[in-house]
Amino acid sequence: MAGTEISVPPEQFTKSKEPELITEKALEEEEEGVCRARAHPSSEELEAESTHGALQAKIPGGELELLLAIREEGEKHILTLQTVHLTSEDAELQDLAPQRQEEVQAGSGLQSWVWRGDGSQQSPHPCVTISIQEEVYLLQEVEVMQLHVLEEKVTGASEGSRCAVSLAESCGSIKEEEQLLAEGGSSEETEGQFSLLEVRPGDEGRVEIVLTISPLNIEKPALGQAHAEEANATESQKKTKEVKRTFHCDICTFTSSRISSLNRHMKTHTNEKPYTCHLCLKAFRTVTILRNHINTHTGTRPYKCDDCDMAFVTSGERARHRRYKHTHEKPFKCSMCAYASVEASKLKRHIRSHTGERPFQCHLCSYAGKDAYKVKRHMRTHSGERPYECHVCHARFTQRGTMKIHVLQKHGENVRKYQCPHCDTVTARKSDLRVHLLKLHTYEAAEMKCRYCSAVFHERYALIQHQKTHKNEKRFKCEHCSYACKQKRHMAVHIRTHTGEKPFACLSCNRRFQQKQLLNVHVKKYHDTTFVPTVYRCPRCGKGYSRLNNMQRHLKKCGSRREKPTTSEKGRRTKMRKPTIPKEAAEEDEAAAEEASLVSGEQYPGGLVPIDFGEATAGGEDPDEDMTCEMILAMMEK
DNA sequence: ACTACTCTCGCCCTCTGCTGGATAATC
DNA sequence: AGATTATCCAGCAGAGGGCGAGAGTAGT
Repeated sequence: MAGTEISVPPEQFTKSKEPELITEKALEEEEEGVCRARAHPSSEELEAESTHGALQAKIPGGELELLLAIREEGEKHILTLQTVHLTSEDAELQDLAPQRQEEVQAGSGLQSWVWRGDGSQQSPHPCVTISIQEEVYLLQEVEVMQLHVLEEKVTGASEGSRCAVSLAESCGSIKEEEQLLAEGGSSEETEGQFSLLEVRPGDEGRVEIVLTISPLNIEKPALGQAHAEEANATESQKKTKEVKRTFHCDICTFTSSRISSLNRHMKTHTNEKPYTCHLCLKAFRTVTILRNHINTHTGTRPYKCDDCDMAFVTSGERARHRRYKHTHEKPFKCSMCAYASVEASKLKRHIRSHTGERPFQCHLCSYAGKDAYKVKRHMRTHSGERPYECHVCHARFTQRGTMKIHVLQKHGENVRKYQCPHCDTVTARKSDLRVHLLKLHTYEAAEMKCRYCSAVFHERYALIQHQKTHKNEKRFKCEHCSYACKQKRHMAVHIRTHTGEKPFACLSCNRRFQQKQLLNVHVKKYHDTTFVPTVYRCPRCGKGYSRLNNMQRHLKKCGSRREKPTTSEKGRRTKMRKPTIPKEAAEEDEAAAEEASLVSGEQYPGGLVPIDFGEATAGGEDPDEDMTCEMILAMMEK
């Protein structure tokens, strides 16, 4: 049969994920000197005790059950593992050999074990998993994360995964020890890793194994000294030793079946780096690393990609490159979304976007990033660093991407634009188009009224477009005549021609005018001593007139044919208007009307003078809508 | 001990989207 | 002239791709 694994769902190992809890509990009890026997509890009791430092796990849908409790006897911590119990309903067991099934059903499912941990706080991560692999049941200390992996492998456990292989290998020694257990013997690991005291039948056909966790006052070997497990005392233990040795690092959790591996590993704790690069004097632990390093100096990249020009120092780099660029094989798949990645680290990073975990904290503010680079990039906001410079205008930027967009949009050609699908608006950035759509093309539940009419809209863009249609129409119509204009103030002036109202009075002589412009002209002529009136002179005889039309009439009588105006004069004429005054104004005050033609004291070619709009032009209004011009033209039309 | 291999961490990159200040256009 | 609004633009962060290189593993 193919290897079958059943792993305990990690959520059922809550206690095992809190190793401090168990250990502290044990310590606490030790301090109290109270021995709480948990060696032979009933299932119910154990279940209840699981909240007090014992550990219990069940396989959903089946009867696989693991109970683990810790108690103290003197200086010893007793770890009790109480059997695994499986029923035939468990689908995962369908492939088991009949004999094994019987055994399982008989409740003797706990076939082997490995427990490691000294019971002190220096072993902070004891947790237990159980699997079925080639008819061997295994309890092994694993990391919480591994538990999760193991659980995932339940569904596809038939394939020999890496994890499964390692477990199976571990089972070799376990089987041997299992035999010892069956004989009722005991083995004891030195250095306080673990000890086996006894195996005895439990209730209801279960097997109970009692392990002793050694005293806390374990004497640690000196730093850097390899620590190999060795059985001692009993022959059975020696027998176990002959089967397989495990070499443990005393500084970390590293274990290996080979002393050479452990010795090599120990160098990682000593910073011993005997291999030095002759080019940069950098030191390395192994000659292989040094050789790869030297290749980076020499540019030696022996592993060339078959599909492109890339070459790499190691075959692993090439293989990874091919996954990224050519095969697109992504073995690491997210269980929560469709994301898959080439590398496990990428999946790990991706998972943080689901969990919200931010392990990388900025030491200057509350920001925390999901990876180290985010924090590094973020630090520029504190330092003010702007490493990226525009090669054209030398503007500096905090991120390369920002600089690239700047160069593209400020100095680039054929820059891509983003066209709004609903109007003519074009934006340089997609994000700005989004803002545009949000502000102008989003449906608003509240009605938006036109300021000029009763029309209502639910989209801001439609409202604006509609209001523009009001812009050029002469919305203000005179009640007394056909006059119409665009601006309300123009209409107010016009209305005076019907009412006869003259609101502008001369302070010097009390004469009154309908328009301020007329008052200004009056003041200049009669009350301003510095005022020099415009004189229209006949180009033939030089005779001067205060009014243009009078001079033109004279010109005809003068007998001379009038010269054609020059091109430059034509141009000027298009820009200048005759200083015509409204007919109504001329009628009300002939003198003022004549004076209006003499606004400026300067002489202009062709007898033209610029219009003095006075205050009428103030305010920056559109010249086409200027009050005086429009009024004058309208009045002349009349 | 050597070697090939995998795993893992870290770095840098691009692309993307959001935000808010500056500026221009409009009223 | 001032208020309002639309657009421009840089700053900033999220997410993910790709690679360099050291550490660890296992076969010979």
